Amino acid sequence: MKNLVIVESPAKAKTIEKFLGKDYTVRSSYGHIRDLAKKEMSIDVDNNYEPQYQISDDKKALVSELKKAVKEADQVWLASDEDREGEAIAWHLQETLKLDPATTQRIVFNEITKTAILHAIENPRHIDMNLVDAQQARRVLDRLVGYEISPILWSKIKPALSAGRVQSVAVRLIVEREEEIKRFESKPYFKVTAHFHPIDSDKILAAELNRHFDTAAEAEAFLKSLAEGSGFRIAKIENRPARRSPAPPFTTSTLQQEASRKLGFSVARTMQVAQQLYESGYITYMRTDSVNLSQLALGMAKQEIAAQYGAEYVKTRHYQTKTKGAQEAHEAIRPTDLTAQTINAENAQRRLYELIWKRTVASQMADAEIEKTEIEIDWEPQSAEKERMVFQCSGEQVKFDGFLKVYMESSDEEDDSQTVRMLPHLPEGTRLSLDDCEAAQHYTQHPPRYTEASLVKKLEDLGIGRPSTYAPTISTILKREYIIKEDRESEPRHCTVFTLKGGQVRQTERTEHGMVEKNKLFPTDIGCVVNNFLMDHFTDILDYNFTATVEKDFDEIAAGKKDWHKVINSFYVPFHKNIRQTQQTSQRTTGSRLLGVDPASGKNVYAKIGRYGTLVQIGETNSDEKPRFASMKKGQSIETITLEEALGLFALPRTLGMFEDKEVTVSIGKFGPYVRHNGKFYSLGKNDDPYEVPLERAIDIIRIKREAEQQKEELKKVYPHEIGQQDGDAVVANIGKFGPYLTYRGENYRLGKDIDPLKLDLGTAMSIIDKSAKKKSRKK
DNA sequence: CAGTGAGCGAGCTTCCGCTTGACTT
Repeated sequence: MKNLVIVESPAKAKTIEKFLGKDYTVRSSYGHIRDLAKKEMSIDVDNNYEPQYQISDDKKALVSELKKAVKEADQVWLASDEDREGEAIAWHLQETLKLDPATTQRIVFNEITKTAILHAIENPRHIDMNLVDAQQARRVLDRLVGYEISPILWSKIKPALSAGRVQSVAVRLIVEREEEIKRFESKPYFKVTAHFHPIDSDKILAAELNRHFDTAAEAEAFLKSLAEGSGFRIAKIENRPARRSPAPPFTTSTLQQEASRKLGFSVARTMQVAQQLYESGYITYMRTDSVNLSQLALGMAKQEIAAQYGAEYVKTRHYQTKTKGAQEAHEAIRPTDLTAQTINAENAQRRLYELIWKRTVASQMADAEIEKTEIEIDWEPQSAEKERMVFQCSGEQVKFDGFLKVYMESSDEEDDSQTVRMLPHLPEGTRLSLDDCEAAQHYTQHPPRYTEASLVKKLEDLGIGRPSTYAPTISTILKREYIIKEDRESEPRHCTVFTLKGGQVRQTERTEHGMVEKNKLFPTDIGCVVNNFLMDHFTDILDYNFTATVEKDFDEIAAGKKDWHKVINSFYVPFHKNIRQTQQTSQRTTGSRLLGVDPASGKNVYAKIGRYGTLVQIGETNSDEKPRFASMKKGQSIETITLEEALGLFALPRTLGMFEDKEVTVSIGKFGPYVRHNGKFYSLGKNDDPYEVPLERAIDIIRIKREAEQQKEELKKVYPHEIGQQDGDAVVANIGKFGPYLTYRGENYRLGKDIDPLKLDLGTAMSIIDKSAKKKSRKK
């Protein structure tokens, strides 16, 4: 062995090893190998912000392996990604593995092809310390912000909370959207639609009036005037050619958005499935901010499109990224082999793959050519309005489908009632008759709440976060309970509808179903209180432009124009002063709200945040008499809980009655709601409400648990069950947490659910053991 | 293993960005 190449990802290592041949060994660093110690700040603030790095726990074994590999190599090549983090990874490797900077080669390639890699080997360089320093500044800043603000939240609001440059802005977006929705005043309006047909044919034109009415009176008056209208005709036809272009190839963020819209995947699921596709070699790297395709991919796409759809469908396109702060260390996400339109894999993988295939191929296809048609219909007599009223219908005809043959990007807009349709060919001046007309009441809609994917898009637009952190950021703010993801349905609304048919105007009433919002992000009480606190005291860090501003500094450090210590110092001095001041002067914040007076005791009732979550309280905190407390239920919030609901929470523990001459009580404990009987505890089911559950159900729960325990006792009598001896060792069947299994020579083998281990003979048992033993060794 | 919330004070919690482990019975 002569050469050791170190890359970041093991899947990449495998591919590259094939290109480089026998003289090269390729190993992976699995990302960063060193970081600031987790436990403490690990930045020497008084000593020029010197970072104290240590090898991450899960990398210790790897580092010793790499050290061994270095010893055996004549030449080491550091081939981590070509961006800030990649450069830092290379530097940490150089430091940790004690490589000589003078002889160690740094190489980069942003596509994994033989030519690109050989080209990289021929053009090595040394580590760019400016770029490394930019990363150190980024790392140190994030640590300072996160580790100095979080403890303030622990003392002023609640333990174990967190704040950070990225997560706190994500929470702010969701809180502010909710406030916007709360402020939004939904207004009713009347939309007028009608059906016409030409006098001498049975073609139908569906049209909409070019204005809305604010009141029922106006709508009704309009329909009455229309009943007397005559001379309906096509006043104007406008045909306009239009083109539509395909969307660029997928980045992490756009893949997450489309998989959410088209496949209903959460952001985390998309990344998990994409990782599987990547490891199986089906797609290129899935954490990328680049829309660039390699020459190889462009060639493949051209060939594939020409072969499948014809040469007129080919259009080679080079896309430019518009994303703020993009580092473009990788290609866009694309299939490694574009001739494979689908793959033989499990459902989720296949569907995500097909989506990636379509998007990639479409991105290299011709524009769609469309003819748009607008028709205006007028009539006599028109009232003396300032604005001329007309009915409009619009249609589209695809002249050349181009990329639409393969793929169309979805949008987040939920209201696409304006479905585009083809219009019949009719000349201008065609006389029409009015079949019917409807003026229906609608309500203006509040702005939509964020989904995981639309939040990612917003963060990306602001230049906040990176492809590798979008999914983890969402799970962090969910875990902290700053936000929740759920479905909510808005209240159904009452709508008045006027219809005109056969010269008669009729009024009917309809109920418009509530809009269902699926998998939307809502702020919690904690999220709102923390956000308000941070907005009050750390305005600059919560600023939507904070990241963009510091990124400019990092760029200047990378360009060698600024010293990273100075950049951090000018941030830290005022920041830390603010930290000290906030710690000393700001009040403890509980988001407390007075709900009213408890009629039983005459004391005040409050809703607020406590050390363990939201609670309601009867009585004053600072009085001689200790107040009474009760936790809120899931779904209740400080803002919306009523006095009655709050008082209802004090109903626990409830005594339900007697069973076997002992009291049965219900309450909520550390591990959730439970029934207590004769000194024993029985957990309530998922659908049982401790405030409502009747005695009969509680007794059922007790009986079910007793039966289960008895069954367990029975099993204990039979198991472990020796099936027989094989070559002098026992084959034993047992039942564990995950079902029945066999033990033989210290190894466990899972059994199928439908197998009764008691009826298993030794021969069948051994064949099961042999089969899964083979699988195990293959895995190793 | 079946609360807590006040107050005392011990010790705990926390960031963002790179990457994939796992043993599963």
